[in-house]
Amino acid sequence: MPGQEERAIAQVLLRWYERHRRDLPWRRTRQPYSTWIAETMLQQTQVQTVIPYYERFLARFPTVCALAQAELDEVLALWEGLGYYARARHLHAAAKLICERHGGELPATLEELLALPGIGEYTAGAILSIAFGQDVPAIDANAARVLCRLFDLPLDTTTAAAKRVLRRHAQELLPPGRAAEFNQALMELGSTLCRAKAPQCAACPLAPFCQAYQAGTQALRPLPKRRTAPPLKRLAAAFVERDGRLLLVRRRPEGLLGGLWELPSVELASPEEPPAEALSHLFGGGKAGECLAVIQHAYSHFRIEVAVCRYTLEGEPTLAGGPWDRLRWLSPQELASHALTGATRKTLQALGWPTAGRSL
DNA sequence: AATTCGGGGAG
DNA sequence: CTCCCAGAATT
Repeated sequence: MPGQEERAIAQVLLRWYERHRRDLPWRRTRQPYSTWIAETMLQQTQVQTVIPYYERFLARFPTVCALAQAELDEVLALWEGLGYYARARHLHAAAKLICERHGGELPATLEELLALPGIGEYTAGAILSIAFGQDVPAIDANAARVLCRLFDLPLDTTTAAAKRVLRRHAQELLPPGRAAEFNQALMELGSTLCRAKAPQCAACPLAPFCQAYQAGTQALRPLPKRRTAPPLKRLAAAFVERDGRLLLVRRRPEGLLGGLWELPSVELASPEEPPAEALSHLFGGGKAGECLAVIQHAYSHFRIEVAVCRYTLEGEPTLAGGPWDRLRWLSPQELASHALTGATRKTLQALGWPTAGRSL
């Protein structure tokens, strides 16, 4: 049951929707069949594209059983140009099932709808709320974006975890008995004002409630969808202590992390190469001790996993061709005044080396 | 969890 | 050119 704040948000949103809702063909009826067709056509497809297809389709197939009795070729012909042709095949197959098993009427439960080909979480929610008046959320990409901004949620809305969070928030906001209008209002707001780029917050009725707008983060919500997993680099780093000081090297000013200080490290030739062996190549001498920690760190385009090993050296080390231009032995106090890489800062913290620098 | 499936429109 | 759009099925 919504609290006071939630009720206020829903009320403002519904009032805005009454005044600004676009007059779309599928909004002139709430019959389950036409709702189903419209929602299916609208999957990943913009409103203006769908309108003529929707009208032709409903004129030719006015009922579930009319669709069920048609040849697939004719259904596909009416779909030509809309894309995602599996939608048409699924629609046709589901119509046959509905005509045979449900007497030509769409089922009114989530479980039965999800069992039909081409109907997933969103479409089932849309049919249940719009055609059957049930208090169920229907969250498409537009509604998800609105919710992310309203509650300032740093989520990638395509993940399963994000979908759970968003459904909980939507259910919380949903005014009982008015899910049809509420769900469409959320989507309408997302497609007109709360757009992905350049949201028009000045004109938005929810701006007074919008946590992202208050924080100025609306352009950062939702988070961009993650592409293929960034590659993982495995590194070995040397933890070389001498007289209470730690050996640090400075990365050359040009290039990645230029000018920052870090533990001497080297990329493993293969995941199987022992870190100690890689480090001996780095220094050309000395002796590796135990592994003190394994640190994970992520950059924008790759991740690293660093095996940090104790290491002992005779005399002064040399920088054998690494990407560095300086070398220093630093006390904990001196460390605090040097700019360290994130992975190095993380390593020192994990090992309990006292530094006054920022922790990550 | 990541890919695939189409095509159109905006910037 | 890239990103985005009333997602679902498959691997």
